[in-house]
Amino acid sequence: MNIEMQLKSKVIAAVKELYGQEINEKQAQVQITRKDLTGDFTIVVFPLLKISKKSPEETGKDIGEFIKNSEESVANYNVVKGFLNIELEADYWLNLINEITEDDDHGYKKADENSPLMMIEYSSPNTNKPLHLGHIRNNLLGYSLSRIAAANGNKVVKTNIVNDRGIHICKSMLAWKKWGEGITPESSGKKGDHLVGDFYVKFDKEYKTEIKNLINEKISEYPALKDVSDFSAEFSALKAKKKTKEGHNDEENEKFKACTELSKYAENNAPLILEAREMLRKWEAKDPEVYADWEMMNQWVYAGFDVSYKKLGVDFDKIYYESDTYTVGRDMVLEGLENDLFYRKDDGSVWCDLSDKGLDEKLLLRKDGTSVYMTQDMGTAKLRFDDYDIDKMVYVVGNEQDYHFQVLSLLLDKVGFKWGKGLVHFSYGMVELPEGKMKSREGTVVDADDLADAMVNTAREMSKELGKLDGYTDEEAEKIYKMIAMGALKYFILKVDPRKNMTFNPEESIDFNGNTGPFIQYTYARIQSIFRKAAELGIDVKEHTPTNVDVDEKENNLIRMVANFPNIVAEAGKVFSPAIIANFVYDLAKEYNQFYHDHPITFEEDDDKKTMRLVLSKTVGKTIKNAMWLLGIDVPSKM
RNA sequence: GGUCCCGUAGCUCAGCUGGAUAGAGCAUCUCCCUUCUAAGGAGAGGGUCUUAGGUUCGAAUCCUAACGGGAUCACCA
Repeated sequence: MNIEMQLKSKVIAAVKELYGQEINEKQAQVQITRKDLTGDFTIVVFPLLKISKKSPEETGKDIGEFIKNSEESVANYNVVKGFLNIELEADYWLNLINEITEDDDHGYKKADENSPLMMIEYSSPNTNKPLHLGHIRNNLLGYSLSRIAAANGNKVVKTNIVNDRGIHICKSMLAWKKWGEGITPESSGKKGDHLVGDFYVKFDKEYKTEIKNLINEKISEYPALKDVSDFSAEFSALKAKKKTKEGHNDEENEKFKACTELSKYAENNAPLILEAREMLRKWEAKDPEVYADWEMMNQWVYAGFDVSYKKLGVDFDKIYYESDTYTVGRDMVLEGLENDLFYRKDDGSVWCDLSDKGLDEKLLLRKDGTSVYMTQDMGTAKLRFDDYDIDKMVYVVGNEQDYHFQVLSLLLDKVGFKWGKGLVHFSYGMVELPEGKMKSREGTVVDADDLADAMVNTAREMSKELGKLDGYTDEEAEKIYKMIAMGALKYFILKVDPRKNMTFNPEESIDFNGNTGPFIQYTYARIQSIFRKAAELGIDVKEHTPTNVDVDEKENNLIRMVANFPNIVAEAGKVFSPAIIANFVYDLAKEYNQFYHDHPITFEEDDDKKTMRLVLSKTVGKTIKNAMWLLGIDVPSKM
């Protein structure tokens, strides 16, 4: 039982003893005392006034006195404005530091064979385009969450589902076939995922042209649109007007309906999309030629992804491919159809009615029998639960898919999987550019590789300018540049509350000063430097600190923060938030730098004090390292 | 239109299981390297916490409504 819990139970005991009433844990509020006030923990007495029928001051004194007399580690107390501040014995914190210094895994709980197994899915790329900044957020969150989960005593399996089939893949393939002239990553010198992505963009461009032509061809068949000269302008104007308070009048409504219909017709009947659909059918029928092209192009993409993943420092324990799982999903749907869970429409498509849950009908198989996204996810889920004894399944997927996962959970439950309801959709916000959303098809994305490379270049320039790594070999220095660059990028992404959308301005480069990854890495390197200096001076660095030294406010703050780290890890695990770790480790580094600025360490003349500061520095360094590990960020011993 | 998310300093974000004077960084303006790493430290200016009600001893935090922004409701994934 930690000290906080002990104090809480003392408050409950005190109220019972003094005022003869039972209170619950919620009424016994114990919080960490504000930094600028005297004390270690604060008890809020306001909720207790009705029971005590005394003033806040008197109530605080009553309870303070009781706790002081009954709890050994409490030295004193004070009451300020109805807040009871508890002061612990001077050596309490130093004893705690001596415990922490022995534990290299400070803050981590270990898993054993009885620990729950948590599977975390993240990344989930499509093999028709390279990774962009949105994927970076996904990957970094997923990787960090898996470490946080592990540090909270879970067995963790990191998994990736590669969306390697579907109409979007066929689009890239078709464009490559038509316009690629046999180009390959080798012949072009281009990374495979980027090459394939280029053809995805090319497809979209040509497809849009076809849609436009088709609309012009057919527009005369729609009487409501006979006066319309510029279809797309008219359609967007109507869409915009629909959103206004005013809305559409009857004529506009007619027009809007016609526009929607015509636009849908063109999208579904453009020759390119028909060809792509045909290709998908052939692929599902394992047509040898289509299949061979598909395998070849996917290999290009995988080779590209491997490079990107390595750059980001993420990895997986088990990778699933949709080309393996979609048939499983289809079988599940067909089985559900036999059991009357789903139904078939006249055109042959298969649906599930979720209107009793307040949702719509959901398509599960197209009229041509091919699978959709939902079908695949059902199959993937089944395979995973067959493969592993999963206690908790977590999907790291953007919040634009909230609806999808709501449906998936209901569907899995419906087909009889007891874990269906327990799925966790870790829904994170989008990364937006100042001008709005990123769109792969339109090429308005921040490419993952480009961004990572730019970061390394900046780190290299900065380091060279500062001359910090003089004397290192190029190879060693390069390793540190990468570490710093990735530290900056990862911290930048992870410090933001994952649920919220975040803005990234490509014009303003990611900072290396202030509230950043390199600031924290720097603090760690600085601590290591102290120990190099200590060795140089021949100081015998002891394992433990004497517990009878005076500790000033800064030192005390640091100790309390380090001691609080396990609570932070638990909290981050509970709410799935690397941001909590990130903000904690920043505060810790900042506090340490302030301490460092005006406290001599190796030069301290009082030996006991010197030892205390060295031991304290060591535990701070260890805590920084452990916290950064949870974010997937490495820390250098020199920078 | 239905459902969901968001609105805190010029900008990017913390703080939100109600608690003491709302915090950082960036940007702007000062100051500090003949003691351990200046990617650091100290200071100044900058806020009706979108608005209006409500609950409460106490509201940035909880509730309701409005306003503003975003997502989603596809035979795309």
